[in-house]
Amino acid sequence: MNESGYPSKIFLEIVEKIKQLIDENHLGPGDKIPSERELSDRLKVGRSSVREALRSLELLGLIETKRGEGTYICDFRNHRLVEILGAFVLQSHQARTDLENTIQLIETGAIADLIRRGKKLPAERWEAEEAIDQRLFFDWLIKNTDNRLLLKIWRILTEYAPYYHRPERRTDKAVFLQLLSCVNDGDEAAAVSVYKNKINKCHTAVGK
Amino acid sequence: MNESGYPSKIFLEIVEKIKQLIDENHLGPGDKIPSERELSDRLKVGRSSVREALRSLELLGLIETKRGEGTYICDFRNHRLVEILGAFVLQSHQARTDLENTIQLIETGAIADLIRRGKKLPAERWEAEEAIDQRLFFDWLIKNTDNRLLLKIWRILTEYAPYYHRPERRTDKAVFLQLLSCVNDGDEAAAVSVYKNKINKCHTAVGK
DNA sequence: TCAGATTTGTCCGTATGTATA
DNA sequence: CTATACATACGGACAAATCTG
Repeated sequence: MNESGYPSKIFLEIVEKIKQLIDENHLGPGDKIPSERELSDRLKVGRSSVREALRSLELLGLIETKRGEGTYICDFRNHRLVEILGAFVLQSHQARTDLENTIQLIETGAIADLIRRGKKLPAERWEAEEAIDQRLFFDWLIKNTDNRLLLKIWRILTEYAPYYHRPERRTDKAVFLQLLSCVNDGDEAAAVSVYKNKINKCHTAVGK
Repeated sequence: MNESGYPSKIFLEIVEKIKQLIDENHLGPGDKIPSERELSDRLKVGRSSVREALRSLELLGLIETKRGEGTYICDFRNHRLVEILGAFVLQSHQARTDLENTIQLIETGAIADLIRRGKKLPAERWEAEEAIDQRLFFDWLIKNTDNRLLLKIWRILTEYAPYYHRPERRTDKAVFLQLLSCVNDGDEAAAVSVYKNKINKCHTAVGK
């Protein structure tokens, strides 16, 4: 059933065709793609096969289907690969220490990245707060790196980290403000030190 | 159609159910999952909906279906993901820079982690080599952190990075040995400097 | 070798909910 | 309100591949 290309499955070919269609017509987020029946007719395949292809892309967050309306292209940056993969890869047997170390690595990496790029972080938002939730804080901090992929990965990892699921687990406002101050001063060593010694002190022993 | 949970779409619920099924029965790569008709009966949904769910997972490379045999759980080394997301997501320039920055962050993070834990990296393996492949080198380096999750994430990410897919892209043995020497001396600043300036020089401008 | 059962692959028909003109 | 277009979901039918006895 396959002369040269790999995809001997109809629905994979349809995925390819849809990709081509998006390419050739320069379609972007929000644009509508042909209806299931039209694709079915144009490509000479059954509607079920078209649906299988569309569903696959929908699960990935690449398209969005609305009943009674049609199928639309999503912003590809909102793809759900990390979430899906996380759900299947991370599920159970994941070593806690690996998880915590990785989260820690991302957080320190994000801090370093912000500093090296000279990005300033306004502290106003947190000064008003009485108690600061660590997860909210780092979500905001990593969001400031403008790296959505990194943010996605961090979010899915912290989903699975029990450490981050205790309610109100950290409230010491001063430490966070100190961290921000180091970042804004461009002092990477100090920032990492504050992070290691004050914020995630309990984790530093884990590595060994 | 939706009492409490979000997924008001049947095929998404089926994806969830399949995930649960894998979890609860401790199924792993190579194991078989129930046939489409059995799932259809057990979950009280149409076979078409089951197929939509299975296809979505198949596109992701999480399962594999063989005509006349059945459906099996895959190992995640099957890279169908690369082609799919590579084609869609990486069309965006922002997505590419996010990817490169994230890989870079993990690599520098791994280096820092090794140094902080005082881990020594034997250079013998690489001294014998004439040309060093960067991907193999960092695979080995990250493996030395003993963080398998981090390694897994890094591997998936580099699968997507075109940067890592040029054959024999980097051959300067001296630079890698210099990096190892810094790591073994425990000089984090020097190690990061070597990494940034010598190995991934072309990427440092990307952040801004 | 052969026959029958099982399973996926593909398509079709039908009914229904929803949005739009 | 009606008609049309679209997605949602179900189930039937047959083909093709595989396995079993």
